[in-house]
Parts: sequence; structure tokens; C-alpha cells
Amino acid sequence: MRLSRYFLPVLKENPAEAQIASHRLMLRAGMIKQEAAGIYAWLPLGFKVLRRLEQIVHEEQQRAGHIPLLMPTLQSADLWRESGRYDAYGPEMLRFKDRHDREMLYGPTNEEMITDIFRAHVSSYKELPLTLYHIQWKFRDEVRPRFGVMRGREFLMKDGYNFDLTREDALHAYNRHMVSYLRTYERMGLTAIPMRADSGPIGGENTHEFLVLANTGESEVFYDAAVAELKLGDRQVDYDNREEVADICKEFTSVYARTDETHDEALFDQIPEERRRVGRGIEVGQIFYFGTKYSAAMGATVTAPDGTKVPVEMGSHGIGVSRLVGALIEANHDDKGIIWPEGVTPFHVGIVNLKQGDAATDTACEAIYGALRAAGFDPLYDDRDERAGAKFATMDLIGLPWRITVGPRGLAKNLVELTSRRTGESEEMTAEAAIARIAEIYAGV
RNA sequence: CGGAGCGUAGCGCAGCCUGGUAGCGCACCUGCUUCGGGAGCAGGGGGUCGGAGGUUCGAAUCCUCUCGCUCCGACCA
Repeated sequence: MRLSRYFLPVLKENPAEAQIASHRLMLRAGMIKQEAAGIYAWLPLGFKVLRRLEQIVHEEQQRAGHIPLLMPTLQSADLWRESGRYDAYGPEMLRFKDRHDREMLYGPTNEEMITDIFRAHVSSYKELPLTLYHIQWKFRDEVRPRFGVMRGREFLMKDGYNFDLTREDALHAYNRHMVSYLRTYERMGLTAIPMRADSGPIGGENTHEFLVLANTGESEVFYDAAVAELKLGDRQVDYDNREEVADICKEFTSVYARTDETHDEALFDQIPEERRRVGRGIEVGQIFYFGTKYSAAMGATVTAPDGTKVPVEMGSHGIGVSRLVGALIEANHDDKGIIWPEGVTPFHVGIVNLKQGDAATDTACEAIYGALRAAGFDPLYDDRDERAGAKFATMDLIGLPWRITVGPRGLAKNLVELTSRRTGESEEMTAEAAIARIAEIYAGV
């Protein structure tokens, strides 16, 4: 993309309403625009990141064998009366009537609807196990939205639902989700720690929240420093292998890590003192096992091998996709702007033309831009007629992890500059070498 | 929902107390100069002062109502 033809409305000054770094930077980098309290338009740069996160979530869900579908944002109140949650949910649920006076709601989650879909089409244990998920906009009418997309009223969420015959099968689904989530967050360049949690209005006995450590997080967290060092890395996981999946879960959950809701001071005190950590975390996902809570209430049964009808065992699992954009920035920024991890960056590399209009510099930039695109990369070429300082400031603000700087001074020696946004370190090399380095960097992403 | 604030140009703000032709910085447009870390000079455009009532000769300013937004608290992916 050529910046001169893109839509990137960056702000030089800080918007008054933004209190935390991610909110401020998303507004300044032209990623979002607020349209109402807790409701945002996603401008091109923000939309790109959002789409990228969605893509990673889709890939990892499908790798784990889960099946995508798409349910509507609007739901009928009747479904929610069946589960008893229409009255239980409270004013957080946005309710309204259509022209025929039918009671509707903007879905805050989809347990009822997925159960309705399941019971309409599945009647035998032979069709299990089944895990369906979608990535869809939700609405929760928070009393007090704040922190930009981190706590909006409208938000994009991946929510998935497993259907199994037995408790053991459902617990395997639970474990499978935990592992797939670990991989999802790692690919995004995040350390998200699974912590034993409270089940809240979803209900259920088994639940973990995934928290990204950040001092602007909403939850107080207590953990053993060792848990933050755990990595899934590039190990290959067979998601159908119960033992393997369970072992990984054990590895990640046997080290102490809890939110204030489930914190146990006595257990915490058993951790060697030098490893005890108290901090804050941003919740970016949660998994639940809740058995037959919805299936029993809504009549989602299958015929078991012995001929009896049994309610299916279920769980649900969510990833706050839009909130992750904010969490990523909270975890990756400095005083100049955002620093995107390679896995989620909106553009792979920025090209800064230091002397727009200079024939040799323009030609060199065009060549690099063309070569990168031909190699399958998505570069952002700053071809605006701006001064170097302005171009650098924009690149730093929007946080592309790599920058190729091209100017007459370097070109005289046939060199360009490759700069890391994270370390600030620059290295002079030929344009070909810079392109090769970019290819190398992204080969593992 | 309790408490506290704020709505004046695209953004950040002053003006309001003490009523009298609406200002500043950034951004934007034109020209010249400049050109490796958010340039300088000169000129220019843009605002029914959130909305509705009221008081007054006269309201951004005073009064009433209303809408929106933000912050602290309780609540939450």
C-alpha cells in the first residue's frame, strides 16, 4: 500500500478522553473512531489488525478440529426464556421489540442459540463429538464502558461450543481448547496465562481465564513467576490424543496462577518467595465446562449406544478478539507508539522515502516496494511529500516492526537502512539484502 | 446506578465568574524557502459556541429543561 493513497488519519495530539496507552494509541494511529459510548468504527489500519487476529483464531480453531459457522447478532427472547437466562441476565442485555412487538435482544453470547441449532439437527451419539464456533459481534450494555476497545459495549468475540456424549469427552474438549488457546495467543506474540477462574453467569464447575499481564488490567492476579516462562513453542500437538493434550494442560495449570476471585493465600505462600508475583492482567479469553446446564434445560439430547436419550455434555469457550487489539498494544508499546509483534502487524514492513521527488530515491523505493509485493509481503510505502521527521514519527506511531529507510545519502553507497521498531537498532545493507532479511524474519511467523 | 466533571473549527484548548461583533496552537488550502526525527515565513478558508425554552435592548457567558461524552466507585469478555 502506498501511504499517499491509504486512509490513515493519525493524530499528533492526544485525544482528551483516552486514559490508557492502548486507547490513546489506537486513536492516534487512526485505527478506531468512537461513534458512541463503547462503540467504535474500525478504520482501515485497525480493521487490518482485527482481521489478522480473526485469521489466527480461525486457523488455530480449525487446527484443533473445530468447525466454523455464523450465528446472527440478533436473537429472539424466547430462546433465552427456555434457559431461564432472559430474566437472569439483567440490564447488561440490550433488549428491544421489532415492528410486530416481538421481544428481541442483541446477543451477549450464544449458548442458547447453538443449543437450539444442535437439538434441531443432531439426535445420535454417532454424530459426536462436535465443536462449533463463530466469530461474531456481541453487545453487552456495560454500565460504564471505558478503555477504548478493551471494555467496549460492542465487541468481536470468538465463541465456541462443544457437544459430547460423556463427561470425559467434554473434559477432553475443555483441554483441547486450552491448548489451542495457548497456541493462538503465542502466535500473536502474547503471553496469556491460564488462571483458575469463577464461572459467573455462564455457570459450570470447570473454568479458566487467560490473562495477559499488564498493569492496566482489570483483574488482580497472583502467580508463580515460573508460569510466565512456559511456552508451547513449535511442538506439534495431536489434538485427538487425550493424554498428550491433558499433559500439556497439566504443565500449564500445575503452577500457581489465579485471579483475585479464586486466589488462595495459603497455597500462594508455598511458592518460593522470590518467585511470588502479584500484578494485574487483562482477560483475553475464558473456557468453561458446564455439563448439561443448557442441554437439559433446552432439551438437547442424543440417543446413547444403549438406546436411552441423554442430554449432551457441553462447554463454551471465548476469545475477546477486539479486546485483544487493545491488550496487544498494552503489552507492546513505548512512548513513541505501538510496536506490533510480527504475527499480527498490519503491514510487514514500512518503506520510508526520505526525499520524495528525487529520481534516484523514488526509483529505489519503487523497486523495493515492488520486490516485496512480488515476494508476497504487504509493505506500507510512505510516498508522501513529507519531511523525514514526519515520516519517521508516523512509522513509529503505527508500530510496523520493520522499516526500510531509503535516502540519497545511503544510495550513494548503494545502501539502505533496515531498522527494528522494537530495539531501534539500524543496519545498513543493500536493498536486496534488506528484502532477504525481511523474508527471513517472516519465514517463521 | 451513586459521586464529580466536560460539550466553543477536524484535534487540543482559552473566553463564561463580571452579558456587548468568537479567539489561540496543531491540522487544512496557496505561495516562497527548507528537506535524515512531527520545518520557517507570508497569505487564506473553516464555528447556528451540543439542543430547546427563558431572562435581557443584547446570551458562548445568567436561569430551566434536555441530549451526549468523560472520570472515580459498584459491575464486567
